[in-house]
Amino acid sequence: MQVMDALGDPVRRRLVELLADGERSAGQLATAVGAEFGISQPAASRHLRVLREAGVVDSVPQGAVRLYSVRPEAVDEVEAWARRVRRFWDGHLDALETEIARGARMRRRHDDD
Amino acid sequence: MQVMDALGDPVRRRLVELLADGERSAGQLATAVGAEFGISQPAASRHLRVLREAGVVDSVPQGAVRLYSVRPEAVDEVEAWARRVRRFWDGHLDALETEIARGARMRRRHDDD
DNA sequence: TGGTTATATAACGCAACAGGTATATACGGT
DNA sequence: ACCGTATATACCTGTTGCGTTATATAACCA
Repeated sequence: MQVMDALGDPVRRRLVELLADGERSAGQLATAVGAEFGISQPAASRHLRVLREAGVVDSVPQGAVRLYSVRPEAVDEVEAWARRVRRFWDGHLDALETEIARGARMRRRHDDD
Repeated sequence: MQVMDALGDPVRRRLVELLADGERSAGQLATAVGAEFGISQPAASRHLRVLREAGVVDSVPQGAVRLYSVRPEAVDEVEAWARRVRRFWDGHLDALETEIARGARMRRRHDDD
């Protein structure tokens, strides 16, 4: 999953979080993460490129500015992955499970869900 | 979020996926990802260490074997992050939003959820 | 206790990555 | 056309990270 690969970086995650509030220009984003992480405009620009190439964000030239936005499908992918891993706890524990596994899980589980 | 940092790697994500089916020994995991990614036992072991230190997995010595399992909280964190980014589309688009932003979003959105 | 299996660590090389400065490119205004 | 702003790219460098082989540590078994 290209998406999660790209999101394995604090700066890039922050960029996506900023975009969660709506579209922002590359400049606004660069300023924001620049301030928070102390990185330069080119550095921010390259993070945006990574996100773009991973399909996490979209960008549209708007005059002299370039507007970035999050691609909903990307967020869905992340959520779907988490859910896929999570399915385990949501009941349906068929075959494969060993007694030991079950026992340990019982020992561990008394919260969540 | 330490968790997503650790998950920014295909091998580690695969390990977590394998653990989604229940607990597995370090050996089983090493064999599996070893076969799939062509990496050695020590390599797998180090990936497990990263996951452990990031709080993504737990490990318990079970005799000569060490059993690994996914920590539900870690998966929750991922899901929560995705949801947090996602909140944007689920209605509530107050201020900040420009007409342009709204337009672009409309253009883009016709699927999801 | 000696051997075997399971897992982790050590030491090291190499490739990928992120960051910086300098610069190119594109657009808008005047 | 020219200048200033916005954004991206080039190029170089330092660091990080992953992989490998060799080895240590620990448990189980005969």
